[in-house]
Amino acid sequence: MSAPRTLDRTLLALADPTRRAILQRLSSGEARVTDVAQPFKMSLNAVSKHILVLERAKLVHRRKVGRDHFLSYRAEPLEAAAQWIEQTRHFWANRLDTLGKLLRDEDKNK
Amino acid sequence: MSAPRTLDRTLLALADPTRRAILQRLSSGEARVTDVAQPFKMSLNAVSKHILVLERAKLVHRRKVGRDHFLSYRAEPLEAAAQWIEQTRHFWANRLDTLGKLLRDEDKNK
DNA sequence: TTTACATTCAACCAAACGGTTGAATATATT
DNA sequence: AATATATTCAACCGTTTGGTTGAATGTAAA
Repeated sequence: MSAPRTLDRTLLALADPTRRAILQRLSSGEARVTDVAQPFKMSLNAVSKHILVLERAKLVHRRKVGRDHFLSYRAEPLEAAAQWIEQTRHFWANRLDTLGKLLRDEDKNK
Repeated sequence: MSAPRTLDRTLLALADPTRRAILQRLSSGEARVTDVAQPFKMSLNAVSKHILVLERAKLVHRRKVGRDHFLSYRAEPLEAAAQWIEQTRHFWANRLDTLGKLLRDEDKNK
C-alpha cells in the first residue's frame, strides 16, 4: 500500500519541537512564511527549511498569492501516523496479553 | 512535565523502517542482538547502532546475561506518542469544526 | 589455555540536519 | 524607474545519521 517512506517522513517531520510549534501556529488559520517565522529566535531561512520538511511530509500546504506564500495545515499524514501507532499499540497489547496468559498457564501446570 | 526531548527521541526512533522492523521482531519475545540482526542485509554493527537509538528512546530494554544481551520491547514511549498524536488530532478536529461553523454562519448572514 | 562466539568500541565515510549569511528572484509600492 | 518586501537559492559549517571495516572486550566451550 503506502510506501513506508511516507510514514518515515511524517514521523521525522514531527520529531522536532520547532516544527510541531509551526503546526500549532497554523491552527489559527493560514499564515505567511514571515508570520510563521516571527515568534522564533532563529533566522527566517531556518524556519523556511523547517517548512520544507513539513511540506515534504504533506503536513503543510502552500498557496502562493503574489509574493506571499500562505501555509495551511493538512490533517491526512497525522491521521495515517495515528493509525499506524494505534495498530501497533493494539498489536502489542494482544501480544502481551497472550504472553501473560501463557505464563499463567505455565504456572498452573507446575 | 515530560521534556519534549522524550517525544523527539521516540518519534525519531520510529521514523525508520529498520527500527520499526526491529520492534516488530521483538513481539515474539526477547531476542539477542545477533538474532535481531540476522534477517537484515546490513552488518551486525549497523543493527547494533539502530538498537542504541531505540534504547535511547526507551523503546527497547536490554538485559545482559553473560555474553548475551537480551532485548525486549517497552510500551510506554509508544503510549506517550499515541497520546500526543491523539491530543493533536482532537485539537485539529475541533479547530476545523469551528472554522467550518464560522464559514457556514458567514454564509447565512449573506 | 586456546578457540569460538556475542557484543561493543573506534575510526572512517557519505549524506542529511539544523543553523548561519549573502545573493537572487519575484512581486508590490512609491 | 527606483525601492521595499517576501521568499527562496546557494554556499558554508558543525553535528548527527546510517552505514562500513577492523580491533578490542568479555564470556563460553574444547
